[in-house]
Amino acid sequence: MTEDDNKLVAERRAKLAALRATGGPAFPNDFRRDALANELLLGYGALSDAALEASAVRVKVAGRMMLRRIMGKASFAKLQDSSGQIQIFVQREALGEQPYDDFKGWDVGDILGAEGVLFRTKTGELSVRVEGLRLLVKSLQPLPDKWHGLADTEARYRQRYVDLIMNEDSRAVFQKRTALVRFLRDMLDARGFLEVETPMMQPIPGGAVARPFVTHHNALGIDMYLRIAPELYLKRLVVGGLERVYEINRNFRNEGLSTRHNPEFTMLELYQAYADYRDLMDLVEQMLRGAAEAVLGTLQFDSQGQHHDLRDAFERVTVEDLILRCNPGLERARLRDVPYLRAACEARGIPWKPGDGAGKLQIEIFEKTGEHTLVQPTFVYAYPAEVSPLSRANDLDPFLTDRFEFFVGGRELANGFSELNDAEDQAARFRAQVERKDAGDEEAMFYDADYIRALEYGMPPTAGLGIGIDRLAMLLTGSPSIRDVLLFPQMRPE
RNA sequence: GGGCCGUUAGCUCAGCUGGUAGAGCAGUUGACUCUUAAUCAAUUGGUCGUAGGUUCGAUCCCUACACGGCCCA
Repeated sequence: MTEDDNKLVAERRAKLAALRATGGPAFPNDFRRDALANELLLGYGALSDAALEASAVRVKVAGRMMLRRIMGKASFAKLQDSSGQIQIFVQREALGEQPYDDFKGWDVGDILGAEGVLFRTKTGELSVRVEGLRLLVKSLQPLPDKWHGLADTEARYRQRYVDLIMNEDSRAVFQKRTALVRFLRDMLDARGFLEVETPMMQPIPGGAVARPFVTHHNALGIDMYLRIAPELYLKRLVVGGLERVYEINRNFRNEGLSTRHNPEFTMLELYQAYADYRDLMDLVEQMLRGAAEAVLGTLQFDSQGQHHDLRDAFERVTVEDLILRCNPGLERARLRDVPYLRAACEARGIPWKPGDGAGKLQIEIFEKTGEHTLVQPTFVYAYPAEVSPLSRANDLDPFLTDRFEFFVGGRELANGFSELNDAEDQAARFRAQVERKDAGDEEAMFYDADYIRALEYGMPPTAGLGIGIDRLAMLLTGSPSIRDVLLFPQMRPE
């Protein structure tokens, strides 16, 4: 017994000690169930009492005891398994005096195996009339309040196992998340995409603008980086002739925590040869509709107090048009004029840095004044080249790239573009990033010589897309925080 | 990084102007063979986040820190 045991735990330890003293296995693993709670409710819940009586269905169920009501020589209890809960009816007459007394000493939270016949109680609830009952696992820790459950957010994140036991809503969120990922895989597989796995540990982190985590490889004697994106590896595969590839996996970014950011998060990245960013906008639109249909069974839903109807076509608007829409005082003709944009930033309390060009300043203004207004699904496209070092420049307007970001509920959900496959242009943009890095920008990119070499072999015209799976799961489950859709969100150590 | 709010029994929460802490559930004991947050009776359980300070006296006021939440950057 440890010193931090409270009285409740001590009592349960004493019960376990008594159980061990009887000589049998305290944690038996020879009980085999043959039914799940929800299967029984669905399969027999609608049968009439007479039909149920006549068929005398024998079942073995197992699960955690979530409720217990003892009324002298008979008791009711609720067993919870992965499918749901079913009531059992325990009678001393049917079980025998000693086993019934044993049962009365068990606790809510213990895991039981029960065998008996299905019947319906006087109040109409399908239940198991127990003929045999075993304690399979003695639980030592008391569960939270049976009615209020576990409400404390910190405890829900730190002890997710308790949250999952107590909160059906929480279980549903993670089931939906899994349904979402399964849908995305099915959809892409059906379109001829190949799912691949590329390095998580990279000697040169690339594919995004972010600070990486650094670790060290002892045998090689080099620092390595946890990837901030798989992008450059996936595009190497396109060079290699894998013309449609995707990866759904973790990225790591050494940044702060918030309701929208976790240091490790899940991204879907995909690349499709002989396609451009417009094709991918179409793909995202179909993907979001399909995901809502697969996860929620509808295209109309509420999330975070906002109603979404995905039947409507998603709006498409350029960065500059959106800036003008949200800042009526600005003039289109001067939107690429650095002094003008600096003044516009200052008038809005937006900080800027001396090295920022017109493209970067535009994006600062867009993020502060426009992003939060994008509640309904919206594609914002024509991003400045300055902030898009991996995107293909626009053929008509070299200030811009063929790139979009996708927003719902005021949050960025996806980022896609026609890929830059001109090796010499890419090398020049890497050099520009290195200059920023040398000037002290820790988020600027490294020069990846092997990636340039790969492009020199020739990458087919390609479009690529990244979707934040966590944020998409937040949207579809109505979760206000990324922590609600991560089983084990990052927390400061206790 | 900044601002605001929170931290009291295993859980959910009260606690007035500073006078050494309460409820419900859970637990324990007893009653009860159809309950639905079962009911009834009795009862155990607290370093009031941590460390200082003010005070005759601090859960309460002040300071710092820790952890969490929300908003901002």
